[in-house]
Amino acid sequence: MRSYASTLTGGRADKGMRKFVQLISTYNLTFWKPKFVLHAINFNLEMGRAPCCSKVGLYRGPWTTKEDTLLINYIQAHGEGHWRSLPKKAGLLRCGKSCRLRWMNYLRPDIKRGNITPDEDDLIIRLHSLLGNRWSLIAGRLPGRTDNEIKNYWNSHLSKRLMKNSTAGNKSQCMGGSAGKRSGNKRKQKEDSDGISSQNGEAAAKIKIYLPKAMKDGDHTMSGLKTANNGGQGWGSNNEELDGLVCDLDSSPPNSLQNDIMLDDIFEEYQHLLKADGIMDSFVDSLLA
DNA sequence: AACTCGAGCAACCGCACAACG
DNA sequence: CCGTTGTGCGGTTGCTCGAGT
Repeated sequence: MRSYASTLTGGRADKGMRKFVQLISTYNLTFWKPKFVLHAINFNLEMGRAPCCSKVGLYRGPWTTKEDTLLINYIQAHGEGHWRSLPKKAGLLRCGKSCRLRWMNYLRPDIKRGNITPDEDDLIIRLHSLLGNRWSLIAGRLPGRTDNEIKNYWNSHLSKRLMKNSTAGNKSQCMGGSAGKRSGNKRKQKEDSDGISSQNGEAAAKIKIYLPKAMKDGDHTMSGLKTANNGGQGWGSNNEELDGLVCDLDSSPPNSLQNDIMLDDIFEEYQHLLKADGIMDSFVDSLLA
């Protein structure tokens, strides 16, 4: 379903590739021989439906430091919202959705980058056992964490680990799907078949903590963002105006005792709610209220 | 050194719903 | 009430990189 530009680049093209794809798109250079280009173009034409961000000339893929700066500056000056018109006003060649995603997941000053702590890990597992794949709700209970981050963490770490545990013996019933208020919609409730079980915190006993990867391409923000929380090197030398944000992030080490206590408190609060109501739906409703 | 493979994760997609006129 | 627009969300994709062979 992706546009051919996205298909080509996988959404992570470097600047050169992006430019190249743009040219192909703009000038309809279907005579271009490389097989993957023709395949991609055919793919796009056959799909019929234009993607939401199909405007020719809009960038896709990784954000550059320059784009990040533009976005941050604009939001700091005008605030969030009006994502559709924001790119144009901010001077970005991105679709509004892309801007929103970038801001929500990476540029917001309150984002906490870095490893998921064992306590967060444990809380995610417990909340997921209650809420299912409702990542935004789970993220809302983990200060500084985004739904995307938690979703990725779950898919790449926790689900496998829990699956391993459950196949080892105690495969308890899945509670995830039942909690979803959107259970009637078209979205696949994949957790229903995932065998996700309500494991206790023991699953988190042996946790492999991953350091954020440093991206090779210095032009991309990732390197700066990721190292910001690790080595405290900020946004990179060409991005001094962003240092303030990074300082805020650095000032709250994810492993602090205070943070651990807060996470425990959050979960305790949920348990109380659960006991009070006795019904899972009531609990979920209380979160939604 | 070259190659393969899998993990990790940023970013995109489409759908659902809310807000608005 | 209805159509349009904007926003939020969960699922999915595919690139990058490191480990293994």
